Amino acid sequence: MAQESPTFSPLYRQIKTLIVQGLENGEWRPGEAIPSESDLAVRFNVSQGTVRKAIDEMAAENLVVRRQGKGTYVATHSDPRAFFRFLRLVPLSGEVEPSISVPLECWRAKAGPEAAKTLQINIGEPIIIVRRLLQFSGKPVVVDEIYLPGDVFTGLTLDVLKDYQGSLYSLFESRFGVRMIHAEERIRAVAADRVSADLLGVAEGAPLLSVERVSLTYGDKPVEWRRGLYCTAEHCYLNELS
Amino acid sequence: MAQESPTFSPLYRQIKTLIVQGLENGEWRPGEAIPSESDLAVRFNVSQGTVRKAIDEMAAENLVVRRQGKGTYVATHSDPRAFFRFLRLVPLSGEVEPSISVPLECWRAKAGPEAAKTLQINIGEPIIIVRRLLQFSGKPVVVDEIYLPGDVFTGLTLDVLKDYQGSLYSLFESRFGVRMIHAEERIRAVAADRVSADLLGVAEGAPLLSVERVSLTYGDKPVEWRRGLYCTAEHCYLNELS
DNA sequence: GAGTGGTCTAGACCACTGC
DNA sequence: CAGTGGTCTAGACCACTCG
Repeated sequence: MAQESPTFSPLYRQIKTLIVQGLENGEWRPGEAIPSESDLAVRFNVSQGTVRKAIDEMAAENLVVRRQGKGTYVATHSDPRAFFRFLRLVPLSGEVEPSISVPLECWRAKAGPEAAKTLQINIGEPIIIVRRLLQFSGKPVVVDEIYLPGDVFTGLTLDVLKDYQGSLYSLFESRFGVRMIHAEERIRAVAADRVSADLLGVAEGAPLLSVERVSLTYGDKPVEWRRGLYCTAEHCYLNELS
Repeated sequence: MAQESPTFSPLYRQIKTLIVQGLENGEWRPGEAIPSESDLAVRFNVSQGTVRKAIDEMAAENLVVRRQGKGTYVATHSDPRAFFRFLRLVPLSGEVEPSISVPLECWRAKAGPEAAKTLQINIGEPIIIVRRLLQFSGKPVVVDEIYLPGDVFTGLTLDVLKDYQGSLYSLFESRFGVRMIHAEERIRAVAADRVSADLLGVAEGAPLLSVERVSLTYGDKPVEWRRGLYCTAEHCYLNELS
């Protein structure tokens, strides 16, 4: 017999979708607590265990953070613990150190075929391009070129970038309401071009890590495309396989 | 008041430990099914829900694979689905293609300070070093140098490697009972040395990805240290961030 | 239809936090 | 102490696989 319920979705997943919608709609903002499991159970008219399973999945996806005895909180990029979730660069030896972002340029352009395809917008639609440097203990280690859809990031200027203290994603979250929740990186080794070599203080042609990232927000909608060149003379990209 | 139970471990985690021990001891072998949840519940004298939660964690850690309606199976590197779990190399364009391992050398040596530290053995203990090439559609893309603790892999020779069809980890699992369940990779960009350049068919000094991996088995015991040089002219290292 | 994993419930109790 | 997440149980029922 044919499959009876091709679109079967368990109750806890429907509940999860509802709670995620609450996050999307801003019903609960980053850093805030969502209602308790029993409150949500009453609200959605299901058992507490079902709400729990929904939140379990959300916690596994880093959408939300549980704190025993306190509550469940909406994940935020302002949380220092989230800093190294997307930047997997660690020193070859020594302690993990915080990075400083140095914005270089910020200009507007129209999306070319590649940017349009990656950001899932139409060719010719406005985009914003940011170039910035990442420094560890004063030394430049990464140069990033970041492509953003212009309609979402209206008002983003070099001055805004320079004024902000904290990570880029933290700015995107608090200023533009855009939360990166997932990303895919493609890593290659390339030879440093003249400009990047100068910025990173290495010889032209030196090997660099090219890290191309597409960041997604709710519903797997792409909202950032960036290409970083990482100098791995004193740092390395750390990845856990499991 | 001071914390009352610093070593508190929930029941389901104790059950999990017991089941994992069954895997370690070979009570259930890779590819086989473990007993049903209700059987295990009876055996350990807990409720089925508690067994379920234990297995949930094991499934999340890829120790075990659930198949609805059939049972729960011990994960195996022979399963094609596990092939790309540790090799995150995909073509820049086109379909994912299977890789072929070409063993080049296999010799015995004594562990130096670095190998000893990484493999957590004593300096001077026997190790085995393997060099091999990885080819995609006939072209060499990766050259690996692999360090293994000699006492675990006794009997490993170049002929054994050449005779075996399938992945290295599949061989380690079936021939030596060693299961890699976790790994950590450190990625850098380096310039190709003369030998590697020749093997990979690139110019000396061409940028290559250096991927250093430590693989761990049960109890986070390191059992493999390898360094791979990846040519990323037509492939890239793909990584999901979440 | 029997057996397995997957879902859902209701209720009890434990561990942690903060007032 | 009240409120929150975390654990554990027992039982019912659903979805899937296979003989």
